[in-house]
Amino acid sequence: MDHPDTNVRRAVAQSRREEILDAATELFAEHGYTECLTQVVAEKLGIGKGTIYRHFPSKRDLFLAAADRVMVRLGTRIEESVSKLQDPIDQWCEAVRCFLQFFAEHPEYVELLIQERAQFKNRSRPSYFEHRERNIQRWREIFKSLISAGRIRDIAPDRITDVVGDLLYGTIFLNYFAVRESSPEVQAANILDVVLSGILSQSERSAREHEQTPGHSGIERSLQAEVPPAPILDPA
Amino acid sequence: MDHPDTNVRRAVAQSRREEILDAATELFAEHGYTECLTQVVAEKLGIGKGTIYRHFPSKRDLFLAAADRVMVRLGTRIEESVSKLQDPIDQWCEAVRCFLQFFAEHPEYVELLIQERAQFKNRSRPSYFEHRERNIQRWREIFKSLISAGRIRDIAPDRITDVVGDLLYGTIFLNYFAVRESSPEVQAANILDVVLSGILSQSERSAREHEQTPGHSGIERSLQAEVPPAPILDPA
Amino acid sequence: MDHPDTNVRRAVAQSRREEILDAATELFAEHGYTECLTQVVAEKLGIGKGTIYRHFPSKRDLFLAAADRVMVRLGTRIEESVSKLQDPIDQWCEAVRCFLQFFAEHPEYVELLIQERAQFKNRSRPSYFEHRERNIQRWREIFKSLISAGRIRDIAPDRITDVVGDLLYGTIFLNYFAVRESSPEVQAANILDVVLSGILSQSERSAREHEQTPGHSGIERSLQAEVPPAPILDPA
Amino acid sequence: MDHPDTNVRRAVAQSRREEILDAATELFAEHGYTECLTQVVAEKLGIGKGTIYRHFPSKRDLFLAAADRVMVRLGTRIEESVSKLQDPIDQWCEAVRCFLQFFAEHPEYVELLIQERAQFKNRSRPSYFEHRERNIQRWREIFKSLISAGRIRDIAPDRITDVVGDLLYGTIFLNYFAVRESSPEVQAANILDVVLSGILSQSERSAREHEQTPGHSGIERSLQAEVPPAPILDPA
DNA sequence: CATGAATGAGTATTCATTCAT
DNA sequence: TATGAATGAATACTCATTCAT
Repeated sequence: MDHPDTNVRRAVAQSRREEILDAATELFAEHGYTECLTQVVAEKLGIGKGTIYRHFPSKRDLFLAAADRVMVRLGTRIEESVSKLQDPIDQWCEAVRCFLQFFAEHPEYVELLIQERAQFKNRSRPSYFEHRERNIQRWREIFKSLISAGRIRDIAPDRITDVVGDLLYGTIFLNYFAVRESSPEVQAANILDVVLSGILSQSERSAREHEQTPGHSGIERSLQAEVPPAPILDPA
Repeated sequence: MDHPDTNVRRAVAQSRREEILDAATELFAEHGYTECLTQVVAEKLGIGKGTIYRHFPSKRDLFLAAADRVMVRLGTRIEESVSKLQDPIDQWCEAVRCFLQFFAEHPEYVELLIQERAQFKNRSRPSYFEHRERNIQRWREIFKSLISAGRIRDIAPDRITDVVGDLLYGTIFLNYFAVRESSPEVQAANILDVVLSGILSQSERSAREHEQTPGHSGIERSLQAEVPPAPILDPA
Repeated sequence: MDHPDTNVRRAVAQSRREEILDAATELFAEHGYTECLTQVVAEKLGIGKGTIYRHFPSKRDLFLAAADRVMVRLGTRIEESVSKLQDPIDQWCEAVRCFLQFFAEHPEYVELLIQERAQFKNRSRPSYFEHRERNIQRWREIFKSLISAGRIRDIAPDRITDVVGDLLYGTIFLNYFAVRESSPEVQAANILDVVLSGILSQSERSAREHEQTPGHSGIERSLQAEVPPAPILDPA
Repeated sequence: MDHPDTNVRRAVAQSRREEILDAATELFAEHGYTECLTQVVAEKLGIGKGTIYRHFPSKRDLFLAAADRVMVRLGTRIEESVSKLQDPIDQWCEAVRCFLQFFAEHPEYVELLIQERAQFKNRSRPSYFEHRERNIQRWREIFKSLISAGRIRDIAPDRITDVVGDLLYGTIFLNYFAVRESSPEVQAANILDVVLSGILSQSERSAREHEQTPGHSGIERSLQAEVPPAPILDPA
């Protein structure tokens, strides 16, 4: 076993490391990777630049450690909340809520993920995807079972996880950019409502069940005339 | 009218400007904003650095012009396709397809949007949001009419546009990062299927119609035991 | 003899050359050599940059031609005024007045001389000194004769020309830098008064005629106590 | 008081700062402001470019600090010499000698003052004038007292200081440009002789005492014929 | 262990000059 | 002859990283 002093030293180092990551996370998010100077990180902590380099071999490593920590924390957070529930659909809904809640509480984490992508384009495994890979398979299994159980429509499970993953990813980014007023709870409810039930009315859905390609309704659609002309540009 | 020479000169300048933007778009996407040197852009075009500066006052302006051009092109593209259809739901489905198609054909445009956000965090109106603002209101009106017409469920129209916008935004980014195998057509079909019809089975949907909060099914859910335990981390 | 057309062309070229020098003189003086862009000179004249280069092989040559023209004009000006007078002392006094008048009317010429010295340190013959060399010898002869004639004290003539030359040079520069209120006529009168008659009173002058080194009065100087303590720094 | 280390560090920094100014002074004078590269200054000192920027925020500041230092040193030098003398005329003569001596020993300082004027035309207070302002008033008081005491002719004191200031300024510049053979002591003697006693002979001075404008003698001046015709250009 | 002075590779931008039209 | 689009050499300044103390 290690000498007790060694353990103490290790704990102190770990704690210092976390402090550095805290400051770095905030400043990288505030100024962006390039504009965030190591000098400023050191000043915020009241330590010397050299000390940072005793804990992280380079600015790049410091940044990536901060970004990775975000995803680890997200994982822990979701795990804690989800494990309290039994029903898989409930669990999944809770995971969606947690995910949105987490980034709503820490908008700077979103900035960190953007910076990671932009500055380290060629990093083999961006932390977001690293994290995603680790978890997606398990959710696919869940959806597969739910389909077998007849609780979810017969859609390829990976299609579901893709759509939902994309939706959540897009949501936190757009939340961050165009600060939106709705709370994460309301957002989660909206998303779950749409994804669970779809947006079509019962009648429209029935009408469509005899067509092949969604979105190509016949010209005979009765209500068409009452609808205003479509805008010409963005679908969203 | 201007002297003919002036018109010729203007046309030549405009064409040169477009050539520069073409090269810049490609190289900014390939190397990222910071790593893309003006020297390299000039070399790719076989012109001098100074010539670039005759057309754009700074590297920053060159980049932002390239990013803005992406969104203008997207707008034109969607406009052209959508205007051929009559039914509003068809139009909207077509817009979704176009959007995905556009970025699938030009993955480098996605990189440009990321770089814009990361490098120019504080730009008042990132081009993506500039574009979104211009179009979202019209889609909201459409959804409102469709709801009145009973073709879409009674959901607040801005909730629909938010969810769909987030979903599309997330999709193009995740497509870009984690190169996915499915074609934009298939992706569009998946997305439209989920958003139009939801993922719940008919029976689950009926069962839920008596509950308030989606995702909080009762413990008495019969099929629960057949479903495997939920993974602990990511909901997607 | 040349073809008439050639003469016309030559005259036009000469006139264009002068226009360019006019604009260049003003702009070099206003912005300094380095900050004065050839583009701006061309714009002021409403011509293309290339045209300037048809008349002057380089920016350097353009500048030096402008600087040289200043001294040629000064020479002409003094010559005209001086030749109207007969008495050599009158002529010299007139030359002093002319010199000051000239630079008072054209403060930008002073700037040109400064710029010439600063930017072309190693030019073999700065135009001011070129000009000075051409004329100093003649003034020395004059002073020599005036001394022989008993009208000027027996001081080495080149000492006189040095002192007066330095004084005039210093005057126009300090006039330019620290814009002073007195007119060139008054300044000339002051300078001539001091240089012709000295500043000592008759009594002090007599007292000093028995001493060797000017400025080392004996401790026995009677009025000394009434004079305030000397400032510690600048003699001027 | 500060921690000892802080004091030591401060002293080291001050000494390094002076070394940089020494090298910069020499090189700015040798090559001129524009041609003097920061890289070369660093090489001369055997240090990195970055170190220069740790002590001076920009090349401009480095230069201006060097120029200011010149005038501070001049002030100190004159103060030391002048304070040893009692008689005000002696003090003033000593100041003149010191001034000339100072710039004779450091011709590069003259170049620095020229560069300052040429490159930073619009600097609110060029160091030479800053220095002049600080001292001129005290010399004016001295001359005023000397006039009251009857030791100096009744000339407005500021006219004296202007003439002398201009003369000295012109002298150091012309010394620098047209390297002259006479020592600063001899130059000072010449200047003081002229300024204290004037150049006119006793007889000419008497003859002029009945005229108004110096330099406009009548045509009846007897010796005129013996004097050669005046040169046409420069009065100096 | 902690520090911060020293380093120097790296790059956007300018502008005198050229030359095809 | 006149033009002005194109050129590319030239250079101050930054900041991540090192290492002597």
